[in-house]
Amino acid sequence: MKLPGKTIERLSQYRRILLNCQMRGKTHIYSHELAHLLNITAVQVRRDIMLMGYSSSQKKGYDIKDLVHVIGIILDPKSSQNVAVIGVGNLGRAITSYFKGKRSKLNIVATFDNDPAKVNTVISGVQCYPIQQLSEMVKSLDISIAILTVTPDHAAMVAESLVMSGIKGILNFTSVPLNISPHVYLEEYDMVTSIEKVAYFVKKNGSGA
Amino acid sequence: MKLPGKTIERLSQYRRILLNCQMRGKTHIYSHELAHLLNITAVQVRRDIMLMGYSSSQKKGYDIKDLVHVIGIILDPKSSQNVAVIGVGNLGRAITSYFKGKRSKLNIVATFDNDPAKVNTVISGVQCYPIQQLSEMVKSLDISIAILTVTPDHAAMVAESLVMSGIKGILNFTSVPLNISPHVYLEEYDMVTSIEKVAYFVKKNGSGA
DNA sequence: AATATAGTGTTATTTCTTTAACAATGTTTA
DNA sequence: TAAACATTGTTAAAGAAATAACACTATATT
Repeated sequence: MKLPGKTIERLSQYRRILLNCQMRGKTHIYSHELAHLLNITAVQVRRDIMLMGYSSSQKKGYDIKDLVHVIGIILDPKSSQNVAVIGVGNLGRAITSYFKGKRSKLNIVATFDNDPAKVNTVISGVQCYPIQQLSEMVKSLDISIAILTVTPDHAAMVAESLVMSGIKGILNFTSVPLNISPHVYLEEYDMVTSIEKVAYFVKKNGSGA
Repeated sequence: MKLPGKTIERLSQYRRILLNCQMRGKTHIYSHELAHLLNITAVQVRRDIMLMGYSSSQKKGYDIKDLVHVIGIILDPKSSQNVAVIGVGNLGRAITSYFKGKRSKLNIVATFDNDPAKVNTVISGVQCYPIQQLSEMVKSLDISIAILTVTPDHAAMVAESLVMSGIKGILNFTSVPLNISPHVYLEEYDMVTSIEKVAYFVKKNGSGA
């Protein structure tokens, strides 16, 4: 089964919303309710659910427990996957502390930094290793995903080292576009770009200026 | 002129790359060079440049100085726009310190938090105000863009308060999808979703499992 | 029980984005 | 100078994503 990237993104968000509803005692949800919570259309919700191959069998909305389960089958790896955060600046810390414990099948098992003052510290229960041990630890801890939050000048080098070590996917938060083997899945996100995009569209509507 | 959102995102990235090249003494650049640096195709670069309405007049590549200038005309507001970061956690600090001074026309002029210990501290030269003064300061400092990095439980309330205060755009980093007036431009980004997406596509290629 | 209602599942259409194709043009080389 | 080449600008086609249209069905209503 091969789902579109955009659908995958939404599945992740559906699940968060659904877990939240579940915690508040809700057991069923209509497509339009879920849509409203995410600012999207009910059709899109139903279509995504269809693409997963799930059917509700009820006219009283989707069973939340079922949906969460099915999304899990799609999104979650069969066995746990280990994740590392490279670069323990503010962003690295934010991600580590925010993500830690959120997903049972995705574990942040290590952070890395080149600052001796940070090495061997523990953030949200995750230990920081010296960047020199990156390759070694990726292999020994069986880390398959890396989140890159180092400074721009180190980005390319660290990425290369990650690829060499056999990493499977990289989420790159540095401002440096990476040029790596197509066998490694790469997702890039740039905050400055997002801010500039907002500024652009604000300007367009712009009562201002 | 109305450019596609994806083109806007790339313009922001072109500019960063171009400034970088410029700093290293380069004066001209071919479409395929720029493309390579961003892992995209040369056609896309040329098409984006065409959409901006710019022509190179030369066969020795684009004049970098010109390109940077033209991108600035598209992306930058005519007069400076003021930006606020709401929520001074690790993420808020990361964004503030990272962005401060990067763009002359986009200034982070204030941060806000509800923790008294953080109020009145200064991060990268930006002062932190109590969240209670949000509305007041948005107006008095003429803040048009807000970057939301508060905890999930405060997100909706703060967003509403921002909209009330006349904010023009919000970049939402909380995990809570916002449901606000369509007159306010809203851009959302969720790190957990990105990580799950990487995990999904890693799994697909997966030699592992 | 027949009818109306409200929700789902699916196909078709439209819209947006990327990629391909190619004409036009300046540059280099023989 | 003429031929080959490389690069740009633009139009056309393909692909991906969102939206609309609508058939179907369980539930509620009279």
